[in-house]
Amino acid sequence: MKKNDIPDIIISRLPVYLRALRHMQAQHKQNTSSQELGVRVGLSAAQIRKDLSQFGEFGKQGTGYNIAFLVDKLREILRVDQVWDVAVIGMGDMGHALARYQGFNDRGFQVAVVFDNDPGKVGTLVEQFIVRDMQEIVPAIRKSGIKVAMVCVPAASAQEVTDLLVEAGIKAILNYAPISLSVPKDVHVQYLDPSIGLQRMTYYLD
Amino acid sequence: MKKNDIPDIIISRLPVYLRALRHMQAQHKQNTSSQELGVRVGLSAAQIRKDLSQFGEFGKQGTGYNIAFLVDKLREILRVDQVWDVAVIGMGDMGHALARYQGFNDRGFQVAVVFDNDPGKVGTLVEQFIVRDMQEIVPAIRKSGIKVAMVCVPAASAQEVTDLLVEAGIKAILNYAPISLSVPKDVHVQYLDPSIGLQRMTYYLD
DNA sequence: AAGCCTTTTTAAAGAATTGCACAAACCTTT
DNA sequence: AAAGGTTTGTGCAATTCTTTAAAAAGGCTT
Repeated sequence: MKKNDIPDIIISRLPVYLRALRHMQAQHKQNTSSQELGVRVGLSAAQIRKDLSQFGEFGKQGTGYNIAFLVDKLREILRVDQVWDVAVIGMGDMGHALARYQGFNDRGFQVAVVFDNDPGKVGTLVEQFIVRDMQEIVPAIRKSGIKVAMVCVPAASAQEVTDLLVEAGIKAILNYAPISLSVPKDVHVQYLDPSIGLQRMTYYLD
Repeated sequence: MKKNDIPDIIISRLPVYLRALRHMQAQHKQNTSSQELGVRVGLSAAQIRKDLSQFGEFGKQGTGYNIAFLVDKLREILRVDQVWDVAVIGMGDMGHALARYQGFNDRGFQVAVVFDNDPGKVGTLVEQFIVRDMQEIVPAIRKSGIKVAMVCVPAASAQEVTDLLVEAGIKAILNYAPISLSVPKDVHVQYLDPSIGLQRMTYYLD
């Protein structure tokens, strides 16, 4: 039900609100307003109020929002009040960087297992993770119950790897490979191709 | 003029079309249709036709689109028919990965200069780049005329670095730091925080 | 060259999203 | 306890975005 009621575009903004609120929290702020939050994230106050009001009445007239309370609510809505195990596929520079990344701490994720198909890498240690053979992906992920993966393999093998991940029961993929992936409709993909990001800006440069 | 005529959301899809078309090109395909392209990128044929028709009549009825021609047009529209020099700020794992990344080749970008503030890194070689001192950012970038930068520093220093980049004349920032940046309105920012990407998907997982 | 199939282009309709503006509610001050 | 200053939540209007549908155009077959 809720999955259809709330527009995707609203869901996509909530993590940004959450990030800004945690930032305020780190500065020991207690309360904020849609106005202030809007300035921080670059959106209108009205939009933020409307977005939040989809999920309940979290604010108080005259006062605004209690940051700690709103953080809890957003974490709950986004289901990051738990820690999701994540598989990293591909131990090139990018996979390596993600395996070592500390930024998932406190944001609902932790790398649990990493894979590569290079015999020279399989069995070696990256951070605290033993690199596992890509051959084992399907049984290993299936057994672990992991639902979230990050794809950091070359474009040429990304679809192939994705097919294995889908077979293994993965439902959310963060894709660093520069290619559009084809997945069943119950599998979600977010794209982080840096060239796409850059190409979205050059149009506007004089 | 054109900057206001065409909605941002259309511009943001063009790089995805371009990527898919180049993929087809690599497979030696000559022609395609909005239908076929739609399947590849996961959008409706009508939307793709409408998006493309904003810029001219690129297709031929009954036949579809000539891939090489459309690629040229899109590269021209997006202004990636040239190579943009890019500055990378922060030589941690992510900055390192980007400095070595081969995926910018043929997509309109090349890393031209890299910076870090760690005295232990300044002067060392990362790939073919000598790491320059962050102290020199403003004069070095200003002198080079570089307009595009990638920010790979910790969240705590990202705004500070961004302010320097703006002062140096940077107009497009690809931000890997997990924080919303505040910039003048003639400066464009694209965000690539992996946690945000993941948090946009967990909502939908049962 | 007529007929049929395909596919683009585009205008109009429909859907989704955003912005506006105000009542209601809360706090603070006097 | 009243008045004044804030700020939320929300119905409605405005805008933006997407889909539909049909006309036009090209290619292929017979």
